[in-house]
Amino acid sequence: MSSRSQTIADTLTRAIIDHRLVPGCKLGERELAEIFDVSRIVVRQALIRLADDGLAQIERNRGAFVARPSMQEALEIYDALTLVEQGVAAQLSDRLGPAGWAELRQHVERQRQAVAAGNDALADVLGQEFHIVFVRLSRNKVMQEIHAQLVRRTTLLRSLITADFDYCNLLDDHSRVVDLLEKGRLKQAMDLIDTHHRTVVRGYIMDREVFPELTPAEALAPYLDGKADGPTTAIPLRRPAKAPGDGGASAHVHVHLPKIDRAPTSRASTKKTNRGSSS
Amino acid sequence: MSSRSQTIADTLTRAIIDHRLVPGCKLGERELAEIFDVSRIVVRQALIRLADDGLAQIERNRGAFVARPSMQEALEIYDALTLVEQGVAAQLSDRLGPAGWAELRQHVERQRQAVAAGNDALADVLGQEFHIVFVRLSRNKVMQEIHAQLVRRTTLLRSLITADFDYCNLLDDHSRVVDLLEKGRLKQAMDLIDTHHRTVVRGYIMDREVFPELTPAEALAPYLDGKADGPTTAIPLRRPAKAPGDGGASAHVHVHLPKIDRAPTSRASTKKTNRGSSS
DNA sequence: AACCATAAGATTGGATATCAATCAATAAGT
DNA sequence: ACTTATTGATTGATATCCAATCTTATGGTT
Repeated sequence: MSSRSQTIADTLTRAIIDHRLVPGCKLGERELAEIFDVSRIVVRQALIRLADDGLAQIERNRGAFVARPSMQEALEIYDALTLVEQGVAAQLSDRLGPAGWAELRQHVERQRQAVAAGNDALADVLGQEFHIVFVRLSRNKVMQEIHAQLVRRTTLLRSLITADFDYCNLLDDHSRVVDLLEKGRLKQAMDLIDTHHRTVVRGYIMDREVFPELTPAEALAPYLDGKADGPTTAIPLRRPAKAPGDGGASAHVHVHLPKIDRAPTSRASTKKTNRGSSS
Repeated sequence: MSSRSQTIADTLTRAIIDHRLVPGCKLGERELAEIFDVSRIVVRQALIRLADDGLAQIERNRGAFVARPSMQEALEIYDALTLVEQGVAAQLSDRLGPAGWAELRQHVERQRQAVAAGNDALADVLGQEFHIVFVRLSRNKVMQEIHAQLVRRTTLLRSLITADFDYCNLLDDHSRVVDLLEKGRLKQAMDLIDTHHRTVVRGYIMDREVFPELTPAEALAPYLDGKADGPTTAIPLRRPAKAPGDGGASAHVHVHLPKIDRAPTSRASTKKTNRGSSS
């Protein structure tokens, strides 16, 4: 069993990529220490791990917050992700055996079935997983870890932005990438990977504000009771339908925001489907 | 000023990539706490950062050690490094302006002068730096950090292996890569990057044992006195000339070694020049 | 002498209490 | 209304203490 701070870091990571902890959310040491029933020191170590992973931001004497990547950083993350996946694609087109291609096709098929069944949540998860499986086939653990970190950061981004693209066009990209690669059309596959990510990031509209709907205690509760398995209640992507002044349980939640001259209703409208991540 | 644990992590990182702390070296909490004159907790936080970076390995209830990557991991690190630099090369061949090419050429020229002057140490440093500069021109901070971490890990590898290649063939690689890229011959440039790293890693012969020549206290002393600037006394790559039983100041240094059935003189002989890293 | 089991010592992982420095927010004064 | 001072809260860090675990030394057994 690994150290407790690692466990806590994993739980926080999970909560962040599940969009239960949103960017800007304060991660107070004392608060988390109470939630996890550990000392502040263990929490601090966990927060250091999160910060190293790019998911949290620690400001001296101010504390830790869920990271709020800038649009620039978002572009860089997707750029790096594209670079890595293109490189892996080039490797796989040379080295991957039939079993590997079969695994990829099987995965695509599972996602297709989920889409057909209207199970958007499962399709989302499978869509995420495809990229992980893809890189795992490179059999390079170092690369896998780098890639997984990038994927986590893109997932974080998704709770910071307003999805604004027609995601239907992206559904078949995975399948097409596999097809192209297996046929040896590496260049086209790499272009498709690039387009895939560009389409996603172009549709992003960074919101200046994110309204937390859960306190850390509420957000983390599902992960705490005994079994470490995640909750089935992932928070779907959505924007608050009403103005900030909505009362309710989250009225006392504090979000760390830089001083912005904020227009009263500056948020962009969500034009199209907001569900469904980039896959 | 950033936190003290970050400062200590930076210092330890520096000591490791300077080969003053060698793989397997025990990083005792109490010992480091005394050296840096901080509490054990700060040291622990620094060690967590190092472990996240792949430079240290923390074993539960056993403590932290400078990482001893396996040959497999070494191959993976170089594989990932190749992938990243090839990707960056592809980006630069499209996007880099004249100023960028000039910067690269200027850097190559500086290294050439250092070689001509017989300043192997400086040439080594510049050779390392070339890769950093190369990736910095991508203007992607996320990618830079990923790449810098990989470079640190290759530097760590170099204190674990016996260089066994004719490094003269590698001296012009940087220049040739710049030439090829500027001329738009991307494919050849990428192949050269691949060959460059393959040549390096193929020459590696993992030693089963590394004999520390410095205690942590001795290794870290130069970094401590006031100025944070590194020492000018980088430890050059070399193998002990004699059998393990050489007495001296380091007789009491403990190195973490897995239980190996070790042949008395199982080390490979260093055939050619041992100085000069992979650049 | 070799071998196994136990006991002692040392080290890590963690908890708690405490203190100084800094930030945020309030209260007071002009 | 605006600026300043005080107060409170939080973080960064230390010291001390304790339990769990690993390593080593010890001692008995064959």
